[in-house]
Amino acid sequence: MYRWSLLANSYIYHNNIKKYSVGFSTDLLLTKKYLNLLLLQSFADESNMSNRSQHTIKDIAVALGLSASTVSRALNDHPHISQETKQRVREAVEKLDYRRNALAANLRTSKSNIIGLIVPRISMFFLSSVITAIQNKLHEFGYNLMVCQSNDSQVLEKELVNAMYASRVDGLIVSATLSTEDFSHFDIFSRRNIPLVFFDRIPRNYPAHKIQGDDYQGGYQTTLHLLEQGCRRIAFICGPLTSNLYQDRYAGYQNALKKYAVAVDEQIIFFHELSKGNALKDCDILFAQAPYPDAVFACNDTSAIAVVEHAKAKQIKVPEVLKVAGYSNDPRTQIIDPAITSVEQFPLEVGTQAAALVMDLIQQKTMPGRNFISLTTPVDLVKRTSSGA
Amino acid sequence: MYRWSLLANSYIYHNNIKKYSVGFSTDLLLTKKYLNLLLLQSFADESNMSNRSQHTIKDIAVALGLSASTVSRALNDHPHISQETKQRVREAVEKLDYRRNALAANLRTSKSNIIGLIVPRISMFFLSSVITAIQNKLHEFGYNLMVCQSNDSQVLEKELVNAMYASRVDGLIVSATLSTEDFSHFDIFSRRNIPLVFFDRIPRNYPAHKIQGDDYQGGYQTTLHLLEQGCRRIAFICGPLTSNLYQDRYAGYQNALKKYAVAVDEQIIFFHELSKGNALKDCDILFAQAPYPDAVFACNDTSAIAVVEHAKAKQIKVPEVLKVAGYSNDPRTQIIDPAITSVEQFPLEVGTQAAALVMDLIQQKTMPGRNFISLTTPVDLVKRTSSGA
DNA sequence: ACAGTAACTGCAAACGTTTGCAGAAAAAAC
DNA sequence: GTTTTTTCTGCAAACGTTTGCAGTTACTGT
Repeated sequence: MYRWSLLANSYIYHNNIKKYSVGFSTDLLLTKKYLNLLLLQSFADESNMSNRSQHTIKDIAVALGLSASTVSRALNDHPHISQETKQRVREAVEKLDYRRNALAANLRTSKSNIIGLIVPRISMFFLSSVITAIQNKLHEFGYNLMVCQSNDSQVLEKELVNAMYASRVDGLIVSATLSTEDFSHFDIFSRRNIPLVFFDRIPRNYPAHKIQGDDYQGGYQTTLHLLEQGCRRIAFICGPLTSNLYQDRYAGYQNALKKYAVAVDEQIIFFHELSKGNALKDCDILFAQAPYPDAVFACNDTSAIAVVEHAKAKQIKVPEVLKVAGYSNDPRTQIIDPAITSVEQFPLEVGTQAAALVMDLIQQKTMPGRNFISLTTPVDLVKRTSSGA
Repeated sequence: MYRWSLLANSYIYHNNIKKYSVGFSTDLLLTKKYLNLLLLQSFADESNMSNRSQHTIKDIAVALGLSASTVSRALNDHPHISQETKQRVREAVEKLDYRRNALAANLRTSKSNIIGLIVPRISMFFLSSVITAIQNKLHEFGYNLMVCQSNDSQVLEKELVNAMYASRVDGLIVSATLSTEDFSHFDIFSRRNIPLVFFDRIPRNYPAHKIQGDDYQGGYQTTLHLLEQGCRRIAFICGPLTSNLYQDRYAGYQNALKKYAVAVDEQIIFFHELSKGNALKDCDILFAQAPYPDAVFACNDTSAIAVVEHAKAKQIKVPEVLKVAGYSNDPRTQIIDPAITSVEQFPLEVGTQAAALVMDLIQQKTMPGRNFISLTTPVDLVKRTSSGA
């Protein structure tokens, strides 16, 4: 094998000399073709048997008597390369099982064809649906997605942002930690003008592109619905007000009450991380003594489900005595009995929009100066049995 | 700024000459320090104001009067570098806001610190839990995860494998498409000796490391449980037998029946993609005419849920008249009424194991010749109301 | 004063692509 | 037959790291 390589090199060198000074005679060409065939064969043999060396563009060039640049261009379908050459390169690639080294290409072009995505948890229904949509959309553009979860930890989030930058992702999509208030670790992306898009949990005062559900409407419509159903004492289980999500939903809740001239009663409003355990504690408080609430509006479905289960355990009839509403339209809300009224957020649309926006930004379609896009996606209240619908 | 750069270069050049021939005088050192300070300042200014150029290791070297190699070593905490130098480098990095270019480093070292993961769907509960576990484990080792979903399409899967290889991931974890029977697109990883681990949906006859739940036991125990509950006509809703999952569960089902000397009745066994729609169709067939089944064992929870809903709609009492069991212990099974008996697969353990295995393989801890590891993780039947427990 | 060792640091060559520029051959225009 | 244009290909320099090797100082012991 090694002999063949050597021969190849010297032959090709000879070739070039000839080429530049005298030109090919027909039988020289024939000889060349024959030799290349042999070469290809032996190269391929090697590639099948050993796993040591991966072939590079240069190997193809040598085997074909071309230069690396020509092979590169052929692979990228550059117009200046003849069809015949392209065909020969394709065949050699096939035979040698050549695989492009994206690392090298990315270094040279300083773009990675990868979009980064950071979410608090991958296993929440809303988020995993968004991810699906993002990935499918990106795939249309030939981009790959690198997903990381911050586990709702600020320090991990920061770490991940840096890792993403180190990998020179071409764009970053983020749903922030609930507690993130300092967004300066994203500065590197803004400064370098790398597309940065927040969705769902977005920063209030940080300049960036943002896509958010219409949480105000979600909170408003749901509360209004409960009011229309006759409820006047609507408990509210809310996430921490550090997050835009809960600020907006809370504002919606308040304004709906105001419309019906119902006073906001802080006694039946809870702010904390939204978990099953916390929701059950809230229920204990709410149903410890009269006056009992006639409805509970929880800001996620896990909490709403907990409320329904508490009610079942305590023989409180839903929806007759207590009406319940959740948020996000998790599949579980349709399965539980009674089915729970919830707010659909259209995760697939959100994901598609986020991905499309990043692609736009990369292709500079969208770039009106330093303006940042702020998109609000609609939500839809899905009325079910739990609210008496 | 440019002036300063030039000055820096020439000064440092001068420096070196001096250094190698005569050595430093004290005030030369002082001058040097002063200059470097100025340099650092101006470099930093530039980095704050403009976003054009990202600083490289070389910039730090120049600013500090060092060579790129020293800076590189300092950053990697190489033992030959003095503490003082490391400290100076750290400060300069801070000041210039230098960010490592992983692309370049990866090219040089030909490892990416990225593990690839290909799954059919990210939004299935089992899979998203596995992903979470994998990512957390990998993070302990300083590795990142690149997640892609094949949407259960073979061609997409193949495409993704190639993309992963192009990015030179250091390892690949895969849950294959339901229909994948030809696994040759994974050859590239085997040949190049890059850790390749299958989990959940694994290839039967393809040599690779495999982690699978104990699907035989899952099928066997569940069927046995239903038999013990008195059922003798147990319908079986199964996925396509191209997949190891369903082969094994089916075998378990059959053997349990055999133990109770119950004949396998093909009339009440269904093989097809497991979706809500298909399960409902099966129900229509099953309950079209007597003899009716006294139990349905569905190979995933979506189908089991569909069965329960069908029964509710048709006023068939579960579990009194019809017992139901599912597979995967999806959160929905605990919420629906009646709660559905299902098989817990311990996704977090599976994910952790998969990640740990890949890390082991990378660090060559595990490599007894050409032996492949085949791990079977235990499952656990969770008995709930739907089966009369 | 000198050899020997230890502690640092620098040189330069990689890693595998892409790409501006220039050059050769072939075709076209004069 | 010469010039111009077109079509194709090669040269060589990047991209930003890492690393074997060699070289320089400083320190140690004699």
